[in-house]
Amino acid sequence: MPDDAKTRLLQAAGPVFADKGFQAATVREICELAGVNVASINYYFGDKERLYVEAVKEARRIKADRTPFPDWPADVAPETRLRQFVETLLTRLLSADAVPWPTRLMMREILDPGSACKELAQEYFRPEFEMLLGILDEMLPPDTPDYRRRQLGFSVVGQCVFYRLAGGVVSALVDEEELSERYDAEDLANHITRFTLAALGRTPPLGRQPSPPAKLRDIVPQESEN
Amino acid sequence: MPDDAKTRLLQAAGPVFADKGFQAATVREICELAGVNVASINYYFGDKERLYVEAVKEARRIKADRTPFPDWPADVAPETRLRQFVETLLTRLLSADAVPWPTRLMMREILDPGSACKELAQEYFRPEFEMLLGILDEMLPPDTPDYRRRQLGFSVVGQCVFYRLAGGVVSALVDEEELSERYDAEDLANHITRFTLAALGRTPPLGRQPSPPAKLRDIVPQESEN
DNA sequence: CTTGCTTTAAAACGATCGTTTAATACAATT
DNA sequence: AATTGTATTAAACGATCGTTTTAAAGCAAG
Repeated sequence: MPDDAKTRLLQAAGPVFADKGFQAATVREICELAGVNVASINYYFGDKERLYVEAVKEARRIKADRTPFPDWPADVAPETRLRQFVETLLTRLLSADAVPWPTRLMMREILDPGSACKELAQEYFRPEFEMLLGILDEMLPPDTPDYRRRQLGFSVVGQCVFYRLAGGVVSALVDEEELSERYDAEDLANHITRFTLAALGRTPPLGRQPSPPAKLRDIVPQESEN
Repeated sequence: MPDDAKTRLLQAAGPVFADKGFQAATVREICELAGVNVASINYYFGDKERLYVEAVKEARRIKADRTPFPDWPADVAPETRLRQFVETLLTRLLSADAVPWPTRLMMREILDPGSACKELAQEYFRPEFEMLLGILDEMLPPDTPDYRRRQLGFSVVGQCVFYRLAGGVVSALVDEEELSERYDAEDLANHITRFTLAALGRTPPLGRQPSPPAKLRDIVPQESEN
């Protein structure tokens, strides 16, 4: 027999908590899904909340194992690394339909920080956020203040997590065929990377260059090449 | 002058639902806060869920009244309008500590679409999203496909809502003084607007200029790469 | 004052929650 | 074989949930 009752319980708890949240999830549903008695939760974990904490920790572990960030060789261009970082993050976030529950559970914990899981979420996100800042650093002027680097990192992350956190709104604002055609991880990674690189000046800007009726700007053509 | 029991109930329900969510909020707490009997909810609204729907609707109404988007005169530059749009959105989102509950309640509904409130949220957000797209349109090339305009709009909105949806993570990743100093609505609006305008080419790019252009990589074969 | 209707009040209902209890089955140790 | 400790079970416990019941209080109109 591969799994004992305790691990079966832990495996069953993750999806249920991810689906319904801590309050709405019931111990009876989890136990039934795990095929164990209702008393087992209290026997193995003490109470429902401790099981929840363990489930969040396991979600973190699973997500870190699956879709790990590549450790690039030192000579990879920052543009490429940014692109891969964004796509990895988006793949994690948008895989909710296929392999959902660890991501969903962690998202719940982010939005509604409960118990002692807030610091846990921090310790999980900080190293990856620092990795992103390291990538951006190579493209920023050396005198960029730290708070501005972080705000820039949040701009990148914010564009990504938006599609998960507010996915309901997105799918309500775009029709279904465009949604299935243009909003997978790869396309969104293309867009976000291009948007970010354009803001950093590593790529031609996305807007129209000439602003003919602009009277507030000088007409002197100081922009000349691209 | 003294509100009747029904409106007192509605006013009390909003903050409680916003704080605890639908499941965790109890009718007894709401009734005690409103100073009415527990049976009043069922008398006036039928059941708890119908009261919740009404609370969400009222939150939407309050939020639309407060902090409305300005209707600009026709000759205002799109840069200015974008800046004001972003700051208005951020002010709504980040006022959670001061005037919190309608925003918080709607955020809950976005993240965890319950009942028939999804379409309601859509009808609330669509016109304002279209307003944003109208602003961006003036700065985009005329041949920009529609799906790309929307993705760009989501990039702007995503940067903004991130600070509310993932505010717990943000406050865990930056120390307290930087948080209170650099993360108010005005500073964030500055950053996001600058970031977006730079991506569109309306503003000098944020990155370091002197560096081998990315295009060279495609032309000249670089040294060993995987 | 009575009538008819709306509103408020207290109490209890049935359901379900998380948790505990007490008894049993099993395996290893003495 | 007896004992010890762990694992598992069915059942019940107490608390709390949303909801319903029942009845009384308020109140305008006849």
